[in-house]
Amino acid sequence: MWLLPHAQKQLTIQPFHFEFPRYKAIRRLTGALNSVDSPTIRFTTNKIRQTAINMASERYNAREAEARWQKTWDKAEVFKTSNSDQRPKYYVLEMFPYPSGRIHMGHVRNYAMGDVVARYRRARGFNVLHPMGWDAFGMPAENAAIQNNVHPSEWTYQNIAAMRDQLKIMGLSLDWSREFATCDVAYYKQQQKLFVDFLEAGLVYRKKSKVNWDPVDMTVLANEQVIDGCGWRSGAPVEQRELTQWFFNISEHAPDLLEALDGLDRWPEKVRLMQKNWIGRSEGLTVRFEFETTAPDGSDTLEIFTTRPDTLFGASFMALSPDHPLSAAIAKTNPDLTAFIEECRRIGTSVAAIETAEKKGYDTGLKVKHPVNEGQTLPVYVANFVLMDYGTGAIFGCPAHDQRDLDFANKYALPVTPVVLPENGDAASFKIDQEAYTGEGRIINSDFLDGMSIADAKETIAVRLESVQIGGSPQAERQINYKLRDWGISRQRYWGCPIPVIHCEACGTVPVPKQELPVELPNDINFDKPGNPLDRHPTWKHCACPACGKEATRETDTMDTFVDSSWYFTRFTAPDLEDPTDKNVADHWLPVDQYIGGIEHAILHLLYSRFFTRAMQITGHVGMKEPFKGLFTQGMVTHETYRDADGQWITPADLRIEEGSGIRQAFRLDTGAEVSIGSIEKMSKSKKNTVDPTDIIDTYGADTARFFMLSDSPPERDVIWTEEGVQGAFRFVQRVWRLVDDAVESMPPLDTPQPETFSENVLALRRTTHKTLDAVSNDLEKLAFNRAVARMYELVNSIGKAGKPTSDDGAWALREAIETLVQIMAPMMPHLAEECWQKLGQNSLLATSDWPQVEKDLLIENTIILPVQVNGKKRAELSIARDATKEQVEAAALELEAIVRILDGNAPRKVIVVPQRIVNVVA
RNA sequence: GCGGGCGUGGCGGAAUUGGUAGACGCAAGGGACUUAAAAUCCCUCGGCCUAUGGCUGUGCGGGUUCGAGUCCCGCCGCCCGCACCA
Repeated sequence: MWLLPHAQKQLTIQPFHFEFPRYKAIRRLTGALNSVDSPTIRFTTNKIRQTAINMASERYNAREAEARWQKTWDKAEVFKTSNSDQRPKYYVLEMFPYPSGRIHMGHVRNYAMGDVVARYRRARGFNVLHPMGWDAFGMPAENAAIQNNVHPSEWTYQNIAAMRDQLKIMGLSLDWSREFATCDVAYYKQQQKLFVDFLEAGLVYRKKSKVNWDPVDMTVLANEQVIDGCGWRSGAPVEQRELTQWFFNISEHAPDLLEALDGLDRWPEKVRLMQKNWIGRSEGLTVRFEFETTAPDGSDTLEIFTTRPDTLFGASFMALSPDHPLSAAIAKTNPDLTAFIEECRRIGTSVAAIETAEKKGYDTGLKVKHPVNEGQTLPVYVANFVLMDYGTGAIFGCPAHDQRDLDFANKYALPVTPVVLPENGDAASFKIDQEAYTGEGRIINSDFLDGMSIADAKETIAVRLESVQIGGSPQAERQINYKLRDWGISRQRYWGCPIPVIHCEACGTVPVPKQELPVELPNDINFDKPGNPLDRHPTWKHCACPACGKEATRETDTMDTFVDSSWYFTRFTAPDLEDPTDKNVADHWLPVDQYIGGIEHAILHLLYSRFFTRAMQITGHVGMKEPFKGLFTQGMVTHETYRDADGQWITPADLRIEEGSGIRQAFRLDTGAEVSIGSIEKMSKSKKNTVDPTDIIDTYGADTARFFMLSDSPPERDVIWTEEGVQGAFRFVQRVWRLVDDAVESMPPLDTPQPETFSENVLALRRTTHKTLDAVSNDLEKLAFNRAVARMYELVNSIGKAGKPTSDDGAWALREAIETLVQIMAPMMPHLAEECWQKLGQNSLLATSDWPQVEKDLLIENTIILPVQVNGKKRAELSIARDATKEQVEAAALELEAIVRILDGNAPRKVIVVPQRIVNVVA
């Protein structure tokens, strides 16, 4: 039986409380006494020894050692990074945390990985920048303010203090001197300067747009905060409102943001693909259809966008978005249409609504002429499935080859004419009923397009329509459309960066002059009413117009918090500067060489940052457009879930697990009642399957927690947090400690020169050492932490198997092996490594030491073992000189007893020798 | 619906990218030490068989190859992202 950490702490003595030397003395004594042949003495010594072991004092005292080394590093300022350093630079960054109150295991995993990279690169001779900060603006602080009557600022800074302490006990090699929070006035002041620059450069603009409006909380909600059409907090039905909002013109950069993805070759393919889909490029044609009679809004043509102009002959109707200007114009004099449009808006565009909503339309009575099919007219509908913000907000419907159009046509009894015939299809009998055909084929029923492929038909119809003039311009134009829309950054909230703009009746929108920045958030606010406290503050928004001096009002919206996180990595390069950046310094450090974070930011944060860096380049703040050269997305931390008989979630700390003969059962600690063990899920507060990092570090130490997070699971995949796994890591920590402790006695002094020769078995240990070093180096380069961990286990096993040295060269090789082990484990378990390093007699700090050198000669064996196959099945092994010729290998293989037996006197048909790999005998 | 990924022991996962499948860890079983427990150390651990050997085995079915977990074709299953995008 084992107990989960919380319970364990209550029931057992902490292993770290006892001093090592005391135990060592006892062990020496009992060792001597044990040799005496007397049952009484043996019994007594056993008692003494047990007591000593029970004191657990043999163990490495992580708690004491970790605090000590953290202090040492701190004092020596070994992680403080200078901007003027001759060594090559390396910028490693983990996505900065939101200060919610406590760190969670996801943070531990993220920062453990980043720290390994930082420490490894440092040892490899790079000048490493590894900073930390806080993504500190946002709604939770306001919610806390409302619920607990605490100022958002106070709540946030308290959380930051608590979380900083938690991070510090992890022993991360961070340059804390560069720390800042995005809610620091000094930071958002610079962000406001950037905003003003962007405004002048035309990168920001203001327009009316539809937003989700919560009428109870009186605020805009993000799409994610609208649940089943209601506000997530208030529960009130969300309204669609037209509000004037600030936008970044990210969509103008869509082509570049898309193309540049190809150059991000150190990004996960998956993330690049997600961004590609999000940007959503499609090539097509805008086509203008002539109305039979002029439309109510005075227009003579209706412009649509299509990617399938090849199906034009299959058109049977036109459809407008309910938000199309023409829809509104017709609705003015048409109450039925007004009602229909209202209904469409009510249903909204939530996921649930889209899945269940029927395709519906309203026939406006208008008709357009078919552009190429002489004499055909098409009815114009307003349809609920047409989006205003894509293409032109109007489409032509081709029911045979588009499922939505088919559903619509079936409902309103519109004609369905197939114009693409599948290969091997029969034109006479090909009918479309309930399922549209969207595949490849030959064009039919399409006059001059008949018989063409889809691609040829697209080109032909485009050329034809481009040559037709309507009202002085071509009827059709080729166009590239993007799904990416401009980034609306206005938030009707207090806890965000104020948008530095003043509204003046005479002068319009005037940016706050840079010398008057920052526009600071007022402190005297209250949350007793819903809505934006900035808006109802008695004095804050009233000011003089910077242009004319007359009375004016401040913008009371604040910026989306994604703006804050779109350039923090740049600010780290010069965190105290009185300008947003020092361009030279920023250009020195950027792009970030290795960025590490969760996949959940694959689109928003990473796309916004890419845009923002471009904007900063345009306004002269940085010299590049891509901020992150290498990106790594780590997996989540998961844990078993537990529920009691009532279905209540139970947290792991409140129960104990019993295990035996393959049966695992969980019981509540308080009542003893059995609890059912459920599926493995992402650690979350709602399922209570979280484990507190501080508990783990208290019990096992930071090195154990870090090491476990990096073991077993590949870093990009989810890792399952298990108590057994942590204990495995803890055992390894202790094992290394014992190994070093035992070995020190049989080691030569520090600067003993390397022996001239080594005996064969000593050489074997040296080979293992250098092979491990080589492999771990490669694994760390590729962030394959789990593989590196396995290699370290192997080396420890090998050193253990080698046993105590019996010769000088053996002793020397032992020191080499152990020093190497300590050095390669240092990035993962820095405290233990320093402790061992010191124990080995080293005076330097391992944190500032160089990575050991691989002796390439030792990677090559003189004698190798080749597997020998017969017909692809391994039958024997052949030990042979590495540089043996193919002929020699073949001859030796055929002489092997096992091979001779199998061949049974017959000559092999063929022998394949792959040098230094394998031998395959074809019988 | 569209796009992408993944299927290897009881479990997490290795496998030099076509060359000894199961490294390393976890769990389990056995043993040593101990009055006992804990800790530690040693052994076993894909399956089957007539067991110092042999057969079989990487989701299923085929193919290419001297040789396939890896490549190709066709299925099955799971996971993720996007989604009324014309």
